[in-house]
Amino acid sequence: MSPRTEAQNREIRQESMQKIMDAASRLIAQKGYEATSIAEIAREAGVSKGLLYNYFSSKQDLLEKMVLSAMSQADDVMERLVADDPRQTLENMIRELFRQLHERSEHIRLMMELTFKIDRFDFVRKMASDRYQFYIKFIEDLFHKIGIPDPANEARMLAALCDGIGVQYTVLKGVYSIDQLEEFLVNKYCKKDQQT
Amino acid sequence: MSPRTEAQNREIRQESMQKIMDAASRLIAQKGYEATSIAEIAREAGVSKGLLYNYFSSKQDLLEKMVLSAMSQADDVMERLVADDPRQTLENMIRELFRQLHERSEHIRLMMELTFKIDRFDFVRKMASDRYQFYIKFIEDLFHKIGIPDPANEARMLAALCDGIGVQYTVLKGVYSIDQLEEFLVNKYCKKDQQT
Amino acid sequence: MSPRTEAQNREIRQESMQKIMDAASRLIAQKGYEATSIAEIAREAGVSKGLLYNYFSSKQDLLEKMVLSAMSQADDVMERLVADDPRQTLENMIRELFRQLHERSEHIRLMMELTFKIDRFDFVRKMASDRYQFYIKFIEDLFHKIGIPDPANEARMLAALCDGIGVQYTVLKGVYSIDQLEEFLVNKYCKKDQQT
Amino acid sequence: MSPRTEAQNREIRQESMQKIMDAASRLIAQKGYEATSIAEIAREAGVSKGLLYNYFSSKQDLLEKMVLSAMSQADDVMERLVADDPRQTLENMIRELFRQLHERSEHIRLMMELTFKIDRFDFVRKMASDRYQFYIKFIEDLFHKIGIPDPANEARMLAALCDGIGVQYTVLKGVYSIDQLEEFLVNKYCKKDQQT
DNA sequence: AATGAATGAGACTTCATTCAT
DNA sequence: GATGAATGAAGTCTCATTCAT
Repeated sequence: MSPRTEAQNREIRQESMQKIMDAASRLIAQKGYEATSIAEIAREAGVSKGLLYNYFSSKQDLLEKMVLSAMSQADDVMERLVADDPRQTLENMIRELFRQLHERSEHIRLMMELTFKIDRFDFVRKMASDRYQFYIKFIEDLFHKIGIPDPANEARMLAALCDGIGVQYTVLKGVYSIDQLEEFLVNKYCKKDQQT
Repeated sequence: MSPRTEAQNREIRQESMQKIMDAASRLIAQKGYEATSIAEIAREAGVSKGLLYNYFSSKQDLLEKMVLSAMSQADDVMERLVADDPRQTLENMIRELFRQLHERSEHIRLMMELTFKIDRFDFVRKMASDRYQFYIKFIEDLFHKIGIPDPANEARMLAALCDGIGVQYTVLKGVYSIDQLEEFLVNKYCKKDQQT
Repeated sequence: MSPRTEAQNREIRQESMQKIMDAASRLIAQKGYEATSIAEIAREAGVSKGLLYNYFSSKQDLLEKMVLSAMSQADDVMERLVADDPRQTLENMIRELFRQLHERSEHIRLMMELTFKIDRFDFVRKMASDRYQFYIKFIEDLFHKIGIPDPANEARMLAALCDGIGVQYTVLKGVYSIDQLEEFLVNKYCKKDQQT
Repeated sequence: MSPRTEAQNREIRQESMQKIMDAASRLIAQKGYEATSIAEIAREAGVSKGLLYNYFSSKQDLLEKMVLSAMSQADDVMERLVADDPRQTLENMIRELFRQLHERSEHIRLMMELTFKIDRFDFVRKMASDRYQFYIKFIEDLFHKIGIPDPANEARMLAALCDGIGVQYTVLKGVYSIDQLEEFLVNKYCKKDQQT
């Protein structure tokens, strides 16, 4: 066999890492971080435990890299939501939240799981804190542009509201009709003639 | 010497159980359920592991009894908040939420931790689901009496908002000024001349 | 209250000890020595753990006293079986074995359980060994009187046979018809015109 | 370096499992199932506790696999004992029993130990019951061919006898001369001019 | 005589991690 | 790059035993 080229190796690495992170996402979202074992993740990913440790130096390192990756993906999504009209941006954001609740509820579940590891893993603390502040600031700007009074508090409220909907959807799944809420929010926050 | 009376024993047991549950609350709120070991709880409570198992048949049973106890306490608090004027009731509830965030943030932390054990422990699922629905209905009634339009969705929003504030306070603790938010909410929801 | 007399105390002690030993017999026969806890025995006997330790210095001590008591009872039974005619004595012994299998199979079960503790408890080893030899010798004498050739080996065979029937009855309980075997043995060993 | 081949791994696993089962056999035969700890078995086998759990999912599973293996070995031995002449088959069986008592008394001890776990472990109940009935039937056939009257009861007697000799050998080890008994039994059951 | 709260050693089991191949 | 056998620390839980009352 001829040795693999550098590029081939890189690609193989990328693929394996992604497989592992996807498997970990699924399992951790379902069962929680502690209840998910490395052995299980490796099995679900279809690789050996040894290989997993080639890519991730520890279980925590895997978690860190997963969070980074998830954040980066979230940023990509965010960028696409920004429109010229701040009201439209807001609507896009709200509709995206509900889309994710519908289509990737497990992903939301994972983020919640992680949020509450905040006191155990410093990297989560820093990252989550930064992002929360960033998003709140971002919404505040939108509100400011729209001309809503007290945009700072309104922004914190909307951010909290989104989180809370995530929590309640997770808890009440099945009894919690999201669709009405989506229209309600869009009407409330994004229509010209409405005032919060 | 004669053995202890039944009443004496009951008191001793009560005390020990409470010591254990308090210790468990502190630790689980701080580090999470899985990361808190029985040995640690016993040490923090100042009792032996064996005694813990005299009162709680398993780690999960301890959690269950803690939840039951917390729920019962929460019910007691709730009852005291109800006033003749629905606006006043709402204000009491909101102020109580913030008081707890201030004074018993660890307790909030614990409830959050538990909420996300929902897929692991059936007893949490049932209990949490029932309570969520009860509180949402309760708020809906208040809104209805006050005459707010679309009280159903407004209630779900307020409930989510409260949860979300809990989450964000937990995450942003220290950077998150609660006091402004409290007045903001009271003004928004409980003053006669305000409309959501 | 007037203090109890010495005699009353002795009687109370006797009674309590017997209750405990009976409870222990039932449970150990059912579940085995290791699987039966002191707490269970005390509960079944209707006394406290503390009292149990007043009478028996340890779990092993309880077992020892139970064995002693069982042996003593067995001796009493044996005495009543001896008849003038050695053939009749043999028949009595065989019929007694089957009566016990029928009516006190749990007792047989307990003895089996104990027999196999022989390598862990020295007192069992010594006692069991002595008794086995005594009974074998006793049967040998009977065979000798009856005039059966090679009574030594025949006695060892009959003794083994009785043990084996106990084992098989325990194992095959429900599929193992004892009654035919009883007549078969009586015919074989105790009738004048029969020869082993 | 390339990973081990599947065949290499299989062999490594086989070896480790065998080491563990052998160690467990020795210890359980000596001290009993409950009194033998997993830690001890691992130490005796020269492996870690963890490895033991790679191969056996629990202490009971280890016992089950040991029983299965022992049964399978016993079957192999049985097959070799069958001869054309039923008397010869009987003699082979009896001589094999005594050979095992001499050379593998620990193995007999283990089987006894297991037999009395019958009420604790369902798999033992089924397996033991089936085998007992099979062997009794097998002996009955031999007796029938030889022309012994009442072969059914005689078979049950011989089977019980074998068990009983096992028990007594275990109990009286050292004081129990087996050799005479062997010749005695062979003479009694397998010689043409003898009648039971 | 009698109770049962309390202890702590030790049992079984899980799992992140290492390393020879 | 890839495997999985092997380890051992740590976790949950049980239970014989002690002792203040």
